[in-house]
Amino acid sequence: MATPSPRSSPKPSGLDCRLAVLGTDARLTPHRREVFQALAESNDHPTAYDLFAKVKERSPSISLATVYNCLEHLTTHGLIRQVQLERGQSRYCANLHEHVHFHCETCGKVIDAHPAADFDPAKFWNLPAGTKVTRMDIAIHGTCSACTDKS
Amino acid sequence: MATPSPRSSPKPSGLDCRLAVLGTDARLTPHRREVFQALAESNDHPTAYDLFAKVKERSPSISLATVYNCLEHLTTHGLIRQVQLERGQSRYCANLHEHVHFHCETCGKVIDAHPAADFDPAKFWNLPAGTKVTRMDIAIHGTCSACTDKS
DNA sequence: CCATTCAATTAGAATCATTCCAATTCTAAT
DNA sequence: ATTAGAATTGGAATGATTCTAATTGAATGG
Repeated sequence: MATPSPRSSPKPSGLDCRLAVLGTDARLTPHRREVFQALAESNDHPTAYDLFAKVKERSPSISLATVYNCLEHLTTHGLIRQVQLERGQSRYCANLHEHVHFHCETCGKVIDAHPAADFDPAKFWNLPAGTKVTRMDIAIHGTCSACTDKS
Repeated sequence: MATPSPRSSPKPSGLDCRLAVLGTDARLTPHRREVFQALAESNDHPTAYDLFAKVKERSPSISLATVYNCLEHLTTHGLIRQVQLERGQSRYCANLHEHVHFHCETCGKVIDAHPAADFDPAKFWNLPAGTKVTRMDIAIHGTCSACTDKS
């Protein structure tokens, strides 16, 4: 459905801008809003548990299961990205601009790196004809400059 | 150590070519050899459990823990790659040529795609100065041509 | 304004993949 | 043969995520 849901979220606010722009039918309930906000405020790439801890400060009653539900909802509605940098915990990212993740294997830090203006990834890989690309996950592993300096 | 280990594997065979070429000090014990061979023979991207099932046919006594140990050993010695396409199970890949993984979200199939000859990924992303890159994981998600045709 | 309905939320159990651990086995050199 | 060290084992433990069933809450129709 492209029409707005009959049951809209309680209080439209600044965060709904993204909703409106994207034209999704995602409903931003208070919890979803808080999870989204917590993610948007972090420039590291938090795990579900990190976000749980952060949201809990404001809403002590929230459960980890709800955080997972919210993240799932936000991800499938394209409001956030889920990133899988290594085995184990997934990480989340509110930066929807096309970017890649640099992961420092020494300190664990994750840095967003943006592609040069003329970057057109599709033309560099010889995908079979008829293949449709919906998204790309590009993870670059190495050592960040701070860790390189230390060693 | 660059010198060969004092304790070499029992029977040098064709598989050791890779070892020799790569100049690693990995020891290919029978189990490690079998796990490697099972992986090298598959063109899908098997999980640890897939490989466990396959190796079990020849060596019924092998345990899943050993398969994990072998995969860990082979990965850290650069003989195979571990790929993380989505949440959950890791997949493994014996193709060491520079390539990206195309993952069909409909049928789950994973296809290796090789970059065009002039592809130089490093220059497309503006990584901070001093950053050292050791490896890149590039996963492209979408729909393969077979699944596109069906719909 | 109250009842109904449906989704959101919850806690805790269950599952799944992976890792850890302690005991055993194997290999190669002494 | 004996020893030392690594490989292997099974099973327990862990950690992340998902499932389930019950509860809550909001908006709509009566």
